[in-house]
Order: sequence, then structure tokens, then C-alpha cells
Amino acid sequence: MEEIQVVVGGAARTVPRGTTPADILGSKSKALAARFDGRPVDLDRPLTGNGALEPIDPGSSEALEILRHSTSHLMAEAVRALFPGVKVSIGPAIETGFYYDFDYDKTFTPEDLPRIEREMARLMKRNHKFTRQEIPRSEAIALFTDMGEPYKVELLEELTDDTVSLYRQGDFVDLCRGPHIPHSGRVPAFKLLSVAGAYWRGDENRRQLQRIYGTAFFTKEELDQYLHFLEEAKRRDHRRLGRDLDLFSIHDEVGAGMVIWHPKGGLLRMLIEDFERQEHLRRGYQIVVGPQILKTALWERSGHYDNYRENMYFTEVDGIGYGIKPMNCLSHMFIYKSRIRSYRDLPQRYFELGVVHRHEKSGVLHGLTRVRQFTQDDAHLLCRPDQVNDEIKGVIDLVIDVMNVFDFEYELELSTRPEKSIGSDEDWELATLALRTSLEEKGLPYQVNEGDGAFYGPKIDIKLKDALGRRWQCATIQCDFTLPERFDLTYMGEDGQRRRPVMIHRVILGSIERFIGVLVEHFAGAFPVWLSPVQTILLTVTDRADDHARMILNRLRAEGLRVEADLRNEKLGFKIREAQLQKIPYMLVLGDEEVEAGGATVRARSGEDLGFQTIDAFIDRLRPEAARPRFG
RNA sequence: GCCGACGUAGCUCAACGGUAGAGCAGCUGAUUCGUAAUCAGCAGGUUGUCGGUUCAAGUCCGACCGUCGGCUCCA
Repeated sequence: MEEIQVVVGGAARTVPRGTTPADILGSKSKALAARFDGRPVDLDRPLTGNGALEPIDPGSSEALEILRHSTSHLMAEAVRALFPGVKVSIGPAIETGFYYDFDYDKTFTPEDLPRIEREMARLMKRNHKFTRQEIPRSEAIALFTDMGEPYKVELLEELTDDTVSLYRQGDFVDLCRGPHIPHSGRVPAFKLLSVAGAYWRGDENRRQLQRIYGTAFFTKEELDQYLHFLEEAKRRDHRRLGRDLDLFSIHDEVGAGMVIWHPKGGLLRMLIEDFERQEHLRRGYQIVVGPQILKTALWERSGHYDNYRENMYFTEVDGIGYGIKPMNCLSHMFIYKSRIRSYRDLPQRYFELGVVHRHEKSGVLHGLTRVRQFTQDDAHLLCRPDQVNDEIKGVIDLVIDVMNVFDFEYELELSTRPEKSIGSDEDWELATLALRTSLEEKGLPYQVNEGDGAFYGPKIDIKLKDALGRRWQCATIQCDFTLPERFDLTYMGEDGQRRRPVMIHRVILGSIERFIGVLVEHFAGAFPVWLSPVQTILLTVTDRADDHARMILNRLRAEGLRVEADLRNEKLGFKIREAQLQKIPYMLVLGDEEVEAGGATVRARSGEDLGFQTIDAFIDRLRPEAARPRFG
């Protein structure tokens, strides 16, 4: 009998060819699958060559992915059993669970989910094995054609391999690369979550299928924890908190995707915007302002008309077409062009809190995070080619500093040329290289998204991570060789020759609206003191403390602190509850004792009792927390 | 834009095709109270809009508007 060498846990073993990982790992192993020579394999997959074997044990992210993938097969089996005639398509594991897309003439409703769950539980009890089978592709095509599964056939027809693998559990067969858990009895905890439409292969021109989302975990506790996380996310939803904290509102009478900022939200914006203005001035930016509408002819020249028209609004003034700006770059180029620039003048850094309008498809609008009018903390840097690298690194530094100020973690992504784009191959290569080099030199890890760039240039996107680990696109740095060309921007070089500057588009927070939405959810509405619309509230126990409260109110206001007083004839517990729900950082309790002692008893938003303090002591405590952050 | 669900008082939600209701919030009054809800009373609505079916529509049908969950797109 032929033998093979398998390395397990550092020790080499010689076993007969065809031995399975399960045989080698032994019956005590908890593994769900294994990794052989780096490739995930089923436990019952006969090994045919030498290699290193590692178990994939529950608890690893890889095991979770396999579990969820197998659960999606189990769900597909249940759906097939309950809804005869349903066509299956694909069902992968995703970050939060899994889904499976079906084509069925009736639509699934949320009420179907418990039924499907029960069927899954029933099927699970049969402990069906997931068995792998390898057959020629042509045979698989014939098989799925006979089964009336056109989506599988389409997938098979696009594969180039000669053999493909099928997985069976019970009566259910699916085209699948695997691996899977040994049998369907090993799904400890799962739940189906929602139904939604999804285009076949993500293409909006193709048939829309019905997607069922679910999730699975190794323990009931982890599942409960995840469901609790969903609850927590709901509790933090900025749309709810935005109303409860009286920050903003959106009305259908006004228009979808149009935000109205209330006084507290307006204040929050002002605090963030002032912080940004100061920080940009400090870093050598100049503050500029451009018009809201610019002639359509200009958008034609810039390429926006050809590439971005469907997202723009147009109007007419005195018979001449105008486009409402969806981006701020055009007027910035006119600032540059307003005089002759020397190589000594560069870089020019124009910063604008620019209000832009974009016609987003109705179905994508969402609270503050997806709107049709928003303010960008936008800047355009015009520099010499030899300055690009330093400029990009400067922007990355700014992004990192700002992310730290707002207490966010972040991830970096490099996006390359999309299909719909303008400019020469050479320029694209150069620009992409410039971004890549800057990232490398900063020593920052990043992920590459092929074809995800803007139509005028490649970009670095910064995805921030909020307190619940969700990722949001905010900052983006885009390199552009095209617009300077189209608008014939030049500078006088050292040698007296006209040269072409490079343009870098960048935002830090991105959209102020979206950023505030994310900020609200990140802090669950409990903003740091410097961003809290109300920093301190004075709570009187009886009206005997009213004069004392008024005196403190004036003192704190004179210090530039944001204070309110609750002098209503209500019980202290009631006032505390309201202040707590408003997430006000400090509550000063004022009763007879405090009037007598000439101070206040301080309660923090955390519930912590900070005891009696004099007003001076309280001001000393609050002042540093209330100050706008500074660097350096 | 597409698929699905939904739209009733400021908010959260009830009401079989047969007189639109509750809690919270609001207003008025009483209560002077010590760390997350004091009590009582009052008021609050063209049931998203428009059209249709019906003796009768919040309820059934259609269109539109909007919201929510996704898809596609994206700051």
C-alpha cells in the first residue's frame, strides 16, 4: 500500500494514502474540518499526498465561516422541502452570518421564517452527513439541468475546471467548493433574520431573487450575544437618538434626504466645523467658498456631465443651463487660475465646508448617513508632481489625528481604476503609484479594491470603525491628473517653463451629516464634553434653591460653558431621569445644603456621585474637558 | 431605481368592512419633594395623498409620496 507523510502538530506521521483527516486527528478531536497544505478540507476527505494537517476547531473564525456556510445549505434544504419548485442559487457565509438566494414565484414573508427554522431543526435531527462528490463539469451541468436549477447551470457553465465538487446532505445537492461540517447535527445555534430582494449576481439588470438572511454560532450564548448586539445597535440608532436628543429632523413635506438641523444639532455641527477650520488653518490650508450652482457647460468640460450626470440636479437661469454642484472642485480650480502661479507658490491647499447636492436613488436614503444634500469638509491640494507624496502623507496624518480626536479606529483601502473613467493609462498608473507609495512609506496596512476608484482618479478610502465594530466610509484621498489638464492649470517652473500641477481631492470627515450620524451611534448619544450641546444642567430640589441656581448659571455661562437650569417644580428623581436621557455629562444638584455651603453636589452622566464641590472647583474640572482638542 | 414590509395624536402602538382608542409627551391644577418617572383633570385626529369598490372604508383595490429591511450605487 502506498504511504504518505502527514505533519500534524509538528510531528511527521506516515499513513496509508487515502487516510482521512478524521482518522489522523482521532475521535477526541473537536475539529469541524481541517486545513491540509493550507487548503480547507472536509474531515472525511481522503488525503492523497504529503502535507501538513491542522484541525479547524470551533472558536476560530474559519470554523465559524464553515459552520455558517453549512447552515445555509441546511436552510436551502428546508426551503426546498417546504416550497416545491423553488430554484436555488448561491448561499455563502458573510461577516455576520449567511444568506441564501432563492427564485420562487411566491414571495417569502417574515412569517415564513419560523416555519423554515422548524423545518431546519427537524432536518438537523436526522444528522445527515455532508458528503462530497467530484464529477465532471459536463455531468454536473446535465444533473442540474435535469433538476431544473438554471442558476446552478449558469454558474457551472462559467467555471473552467474539468471537475467540480457537489455536496449532498439528505436529498439536497448543491454545487459547492466546500468544505462543510461533518453532518447537519452539528449546528448548535442558528436563527433566520430577514428576507430581502437581491439581484442575481448583484446585477440590477438581472432577475431579482429572494434572499433569506440568517446567522449561526457555536453556542446559544454567542447567538444570544449577537441578537443582543442587534438590539444595542437599534438602541443607538442615530435616527431615534436624533429625535430624542432634538438634533435634527427629516420631513417628507420638505423632501427625502434633506436634513433640518435643530438648535442642538446645529450647535454640534458648529463645534465640529470650527474644530476643522482651526485645524486646517494650522496645517497650511486656506479657507475658500464657492457658488452653489455653476454653468452646465463647465460640468461638461470637467467630465462630470458625462460621468456623473445622473446624480446631479440641473436648473436654468436666463435661458442658460446650470448644474447644482455635487462636488466642490470646480470653483477651487478657478481660484488657482485667477493668477499666474510659480513653483514657489505650491502647494496651494483650498479648504471648503462645501454644501453639495447629489441625486441619490430613493431606495438608498438612510437617516443622516445617506442624504441628498450634505456638507463636505472638502479640500483640493494643487502641487508639483514632486510634492504629491508629501501632500498625501500630510493628509494621512491629518486623518489619523482627527480619527484619534473622535475616538475612532480605522482601516485604509486603496481603490484602483474603474471601468467608467477618464484620463490616460499612464496618468492612472502614476497616480495609483503615488497613493500606494505614500501608504507604504507611512507603514500603514491597507487593502486593495480593484476598480473602485473615482472616475477621475484612484483613491485611498478610510473606513472608520465605530463602537459596535461597524465600518463607515468617511475620509477619502483622491489623486487627479485629469482636471488640471481639462482646465489647463499651470505653474511656472524653475526653468521658466509652464508645468502642470497635480490635484488631490480629499475629505476627512467626508460628509458632516454622515459623520454626525456615525458619531451619535458611536457614543450612543453620550458625546464627549467638548461636543455635548448641553454640558451641565442645574437641578434644583425645591424653589428655595432657584436664586442659587441662577447665580451658578451666570457664573458658568460667563466661563463659556454650555449650561441649562431645570427650575421646574418637579421631584429631583424626575429631573435626573430627564437629564440622564438627554445624556448631559454633568448634573449639579442644588438643595438647601448646597445653598448653605455655596456649591453643588455633582452627579456624572455615568451615574457616579462626585460629591460636593465649590463652583470654582467644578469649573476647574470642567474646563479642560470642555475645551476643543488641540494637537502638538 | 428594484424586491418586500409598513404608514392611525408630537412619540410608541390598539381598533372583525359598521360611532377612531391607550400609554408617554403637552396644557391646567394640586404637591416644596435629595440622585432614572408625584397625583388629578383637560385637550389632542380630514387614519400619508389622490382615485376606485361598497348602503358603509383606518380596514378592500389602484396610483403616487414617504419610511423601514435588503440589492445596486455611494460621502
